[in-house]
Amino acid sequence: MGRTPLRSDLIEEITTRVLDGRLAAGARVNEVHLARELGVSRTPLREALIGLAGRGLLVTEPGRGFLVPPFDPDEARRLYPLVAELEALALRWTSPLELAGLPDALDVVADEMAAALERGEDLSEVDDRWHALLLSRCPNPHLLRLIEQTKPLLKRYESCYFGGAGRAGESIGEHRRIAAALREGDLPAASAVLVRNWVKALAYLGKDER
Amino acid sequence: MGRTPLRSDLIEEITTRVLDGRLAAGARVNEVHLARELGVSRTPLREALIGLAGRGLLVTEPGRGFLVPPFDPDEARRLYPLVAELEALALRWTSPLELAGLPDALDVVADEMAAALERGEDLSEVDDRWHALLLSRCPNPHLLRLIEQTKPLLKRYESCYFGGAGRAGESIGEHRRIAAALREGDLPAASAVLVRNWVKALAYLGKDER
DNA sequence: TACGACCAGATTGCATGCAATACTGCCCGC
DNA sequence: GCGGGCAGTATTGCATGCAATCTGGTCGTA
Repeated sequence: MGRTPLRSDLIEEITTRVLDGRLAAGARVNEVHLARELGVSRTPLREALIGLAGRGLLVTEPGRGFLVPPFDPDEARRLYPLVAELEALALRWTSPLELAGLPDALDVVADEMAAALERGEDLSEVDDRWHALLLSRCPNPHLLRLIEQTKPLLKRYESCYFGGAGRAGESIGEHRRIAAALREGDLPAASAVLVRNWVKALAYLGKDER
Repeated sequence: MGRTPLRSDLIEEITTRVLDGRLAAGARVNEVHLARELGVSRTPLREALIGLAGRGLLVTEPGRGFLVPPFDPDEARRLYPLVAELEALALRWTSPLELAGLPDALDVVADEMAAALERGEDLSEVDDRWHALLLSRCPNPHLLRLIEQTKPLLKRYESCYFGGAGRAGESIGEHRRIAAALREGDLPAASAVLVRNWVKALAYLGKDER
């Protein structure tokens, strides 16, 4: 028996496939084909699909299996503010003492983002690391779980997010301002910039929809 | 084939068993026994368990199956403010126009609560209805999903909540004040009372823990 | 041509089978 | 008396089997 349940790996793999479009929005998931492709049986695959359906990354139609939810501009408009508020809440619930230790590390990651932007690489992964670090000291595991569950939904829409290099640079600047605000102990300012960071991302999203 | 997947019914049934303690906190879930008891095979049962684990109502230990998480005072202290903030957020995102139509209906349910209290009945179900009605106009389905997922976690701790009749009466009063604030269009006041309602519940919870 | 019944293949949902791991109780050495 | 190891059982995790439903395509009829 593998040390980790097979379904965990499958959830990860399927998530990336939904995010990069290999499992296209609106398409139905064929359990037999996907299981064969992934080299597992249908049972752990179905378990993974059910887990993903619980997080909203898939939807289930009784008798018809699983479906990648179609894109919906309305949904994006609701997801970005939601993640924004949840992250802001996590920030509010992190002790100032813990927050004080973060800005330097955050800026290091922000530097990586700038470097990646320079090289024309994908910023999404580094951006994720930055946000994960920002929230890493929040003592409320349930809130963190909700955030982790919600972000993938949003990432489906994010493909075009960092498309505009202008927005990317702007976003990095916002990240630095958040770190600066934390350094001064100005939590409300940090929180405000954080929320705006997400909301602006949404604004850019609207420009070139799939 | 049943019109609804078997796992949906199982999720419901198992949830109630966790909440009423028939599946005790800290106890492991035996799939064979539970499947036999519920009259289903292990497959849909496992699917239900996985769904519940995704919501945090169960936890999975690789190689050892599922476990009802033990009670943890810290967890309760974090869940109540979380639900409070989430509900307040849902309220903030509901259009004032929609909110204006709610207070009368809310007070009707509050009357039912008072009546139930009079008769010494369990208020939990009516309380749930009141909150569900309050949030029913929120246009963000994902936020509502997060709330629905989180509340059962909290309810495990709630068993002693309405134990004190004094607190119950107080809570009903708070509900009426929220409706009144909505009637006057004073959303901040409604939100504040709502949060305090949850936080006070937590305070009472601490008094007589299991 | 439009429309609906019907039939064959595909697909899901659930049941069962099986091997690897985890647990239990016992024995043995210390 | 106590802790470590061992055998047998219990239990999980995954694979496979099977029947009901869904799909979509064809044919017949108006």
